Parts: sequence; C-alpha cells; structure tokens
Amino acid sequence: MNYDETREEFIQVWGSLASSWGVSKTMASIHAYLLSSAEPKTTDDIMSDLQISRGNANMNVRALVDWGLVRKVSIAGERMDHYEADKDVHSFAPKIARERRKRELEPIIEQLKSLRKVEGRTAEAKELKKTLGGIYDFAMLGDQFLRRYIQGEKGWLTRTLSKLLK
Amino acid sequence: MNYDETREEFIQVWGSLASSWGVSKTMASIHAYLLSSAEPKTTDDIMSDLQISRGNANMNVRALVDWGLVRKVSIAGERMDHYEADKDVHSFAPKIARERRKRELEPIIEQLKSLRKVEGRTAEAKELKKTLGGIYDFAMLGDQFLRRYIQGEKGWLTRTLSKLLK
DNA sequence: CAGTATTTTCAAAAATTATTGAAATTATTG
DNA sequence: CAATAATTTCAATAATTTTTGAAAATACTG
Repeated sequence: MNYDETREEFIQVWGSLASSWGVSKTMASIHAYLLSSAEPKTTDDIMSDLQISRGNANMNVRALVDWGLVRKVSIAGERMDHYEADKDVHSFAPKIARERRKRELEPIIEQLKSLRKVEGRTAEAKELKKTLGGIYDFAMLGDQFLRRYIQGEKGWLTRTLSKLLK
Repeated sequence: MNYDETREEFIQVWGSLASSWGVSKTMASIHAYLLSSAEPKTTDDIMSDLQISRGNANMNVRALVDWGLVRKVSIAGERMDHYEADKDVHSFAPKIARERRKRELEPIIEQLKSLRKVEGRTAEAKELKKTLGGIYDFAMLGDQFLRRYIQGEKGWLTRTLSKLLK
C-alpha cells in the first residue's frame, strides 16, 4: 500500500470513528488529513481534497486549533493561512484528553459532588448515597489521573503504563 | 435535597451527558433510574416514570442488559420482567470500559496495524510511517492497560491508581 | 483609501440518529 | 389449546446534529 492509498484510508478510518469519539466526522477527517500531510495546508486545499464546503472547513479547522491539535503557520509570500497538525502522539493525545475530560468527566463530578449528599434516613436514601458516593470517588480518582497526565511531563504516562504492565 | 429530588436530578444529569459518552440519552436515563432505585423495576415502571414509549424502553433496557450493566430478575408471583442495575461502580465501570474499548479503540488498532506499514522511500512516506507508528504504539499501550482493567481482579485499578498518584 | 482577497458567521437544508406506537411474535395461564 | 399477557420488532416520524453556501466582516495590497 503506497502513500496516497494509506492517506486516503487513514482519513476515512479516522473520520468514521469520529462519532464514537464525540467529534464531528469532518473534524476528525481534517485532523487525519493534516496528520498525514507533509506540508502545511490551506483551507482551499482541505476543501478540495476532502470535498467539503468552506464554512465546514473553516469551523472545523478552528475547532482543531482551539483543541491545540493544529496550528496556524505562515508561509513566506503566501497570503492564505496554512495549517499544520502536531504529529507527535505524545504531544497531541494529552490535548484530546484535556478536552474530553472537560466535556465528559468534569460535569459529572461537579454534579455528584452535591448529589451524593442526599438527605434522609430511609434505607433507600442510604443506598442511593452509597451508590452516588462510590461513583463520585471513582470519578475523582480518574480525574486525578487524567489531570496528572494532561499537565504532566511528556513521557510520564508511557513510562508509568509500561512499568505497570511489564 | 431529599431522595426524590436527588434521583430526578441524577437521572437528568446522567441523561444529558449521554451524548458525550456515546450512548443514547434514554439508555443513560434508564441506567440512572435503575441505579437509583431501591427495588427492581418493570418496563411499565420505566415507561411511566421516564415518560417514554414501550419500544424505546424495551430497546434500551436490552442494551443495558447486553452491556452487563443491568440484569433481569424474577419477582415471585409477578409475571412481568423486573430489571435491576449493578450498583457497584467497581463492578459496572469495567463493563462500560469493555464496550467502549471495543467500539472506540479496537477498530483504530486493527486499521493502524496495516496502515503503519505504508510503503515508499520518499520523505513524506517515511514521515507518515512514523506518525502512524507512533499512534499505533500509543494505542496498543492504552489497549493493554484497558484489557488488564477489564478482565482483572476487582480492586486492581483503584489500588494501582491510588499508589500511582500518592 | 479603494479594491480585492480571505475568513467568519449563521440561517436554511441535509443527513443522521433516536423515538414512537401499533402490529407481530413469544410466553404464560387456566 | 384458547385466551390473555408480555415482549419484541420495525416502518414511520420526530429530534438532533452537521453541513452548506452566500452574505457579512475582516485583513491585506498598492
């Protein structure tokens, strides 16, 4: 399988998995497109290679920039903005973790913090308290781990997991 | 905040977060409903308390049973099926992890396994190979960790993470 | 500054995903 | 086995999410 075929398939796979990763198909496709590009690309490149509209390309490139997965670079003599993906998984994965933590974990923790204090001396109230408390404690542990990964030094997770699984 | 208020809010929070967790809103609401129920509930209970249709209730309860988060229990003298949630987060979280791993991680790994072998001696082919290889290795590490958690003994993850974060 | 290029916005349309509800199927009871 | 209860299925509908594309805003260039 050659370069172009690999690229195309990578873009298509990354895109088709997008929904289960909680991002739009286009956002994932553009990410894969830039991850597999040797050179920075313009919005026009993205539009024509991925066959999408300008508005769509613009919105999703910006989202990728917001997530920190892609950066704007200037090419001397060119007017259009060029975009380039961070290709080092150990650098971009924590950024994805940061966004997903914020969307998927933080709101649960915030809510459970108060819900687990449910009042009442009935058996059912006590049981609910225990259930919610258990979920809260578990979520907090995951949260601490994620926070450490997100802001930690680059090799930490890999080193830790490797050791752990040896 | 009393038992009923807490329950209602928990159901609503769990449901509203569903989309970012890759499950349908109803599936999450039913899960929260059963997690916060002292007694096993029938499809009719779910329908009337959550205000949803029979088809919807049936489909999503079955999905919860498939995931292993809820089990069918028989109540002596009652004809209708009753459903009860596994309330121990250390028992049900690995089941969620198992399903999400299957949907979100396994397909990427399967594809990257071959894509990372991209042929070509050009600079761009080499760079792509490096990028895809890096993502693959990282995904494999996460996969090993998840597998260990999913089929491991109950306290493993909590113990490990607690030690790690101390 | 005027003219042109580029980027952004956002209402409307399209695509996707979830839900309903009634009919079909399956299970239970006497 | 007939009658009834309970469950499942699935085509139609509704709700949600994504995408388009043209207009508005912004940024350059000479």
